[in-house]
Amino acid sequence: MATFKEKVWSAARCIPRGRVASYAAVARAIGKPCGARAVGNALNKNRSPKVPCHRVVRADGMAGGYAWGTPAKIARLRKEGVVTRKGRVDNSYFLHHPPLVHR
DNA sequence: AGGGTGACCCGCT
DNA sequence: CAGCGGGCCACCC
Repeated sequence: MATFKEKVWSAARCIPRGRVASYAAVARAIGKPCGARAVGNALNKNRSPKVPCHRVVRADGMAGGYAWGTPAKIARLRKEGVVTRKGRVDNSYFLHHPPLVHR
């Protein structure tokens, strides 16, 4: 049985290049609808480049935090083609229903 | 073992 | 439309 943070990382790995998902969406995807905050906590612990933590942003479109600095997060997103307007990620880039990890 | 903390969210002013 | 406040959850002292 995978731990909570492992599930979070797995879910994050499912987010394709050039798209993003909110912390809340990831929380829903792993069956913890109210665990958005915990999701951020878990991502913060991760330090593996295999996990695209930068693709997980806040529900309001703001970048949110990043272990290597929010500006770096935004820069990476931009490199992937994710356009931000007024400091917020366009709604059209969001994966509202992130792919579930298992099965 | 328990409380504090943080990469959040949403409803209400 | 922006700001605030209370709620929620796993993790680490």
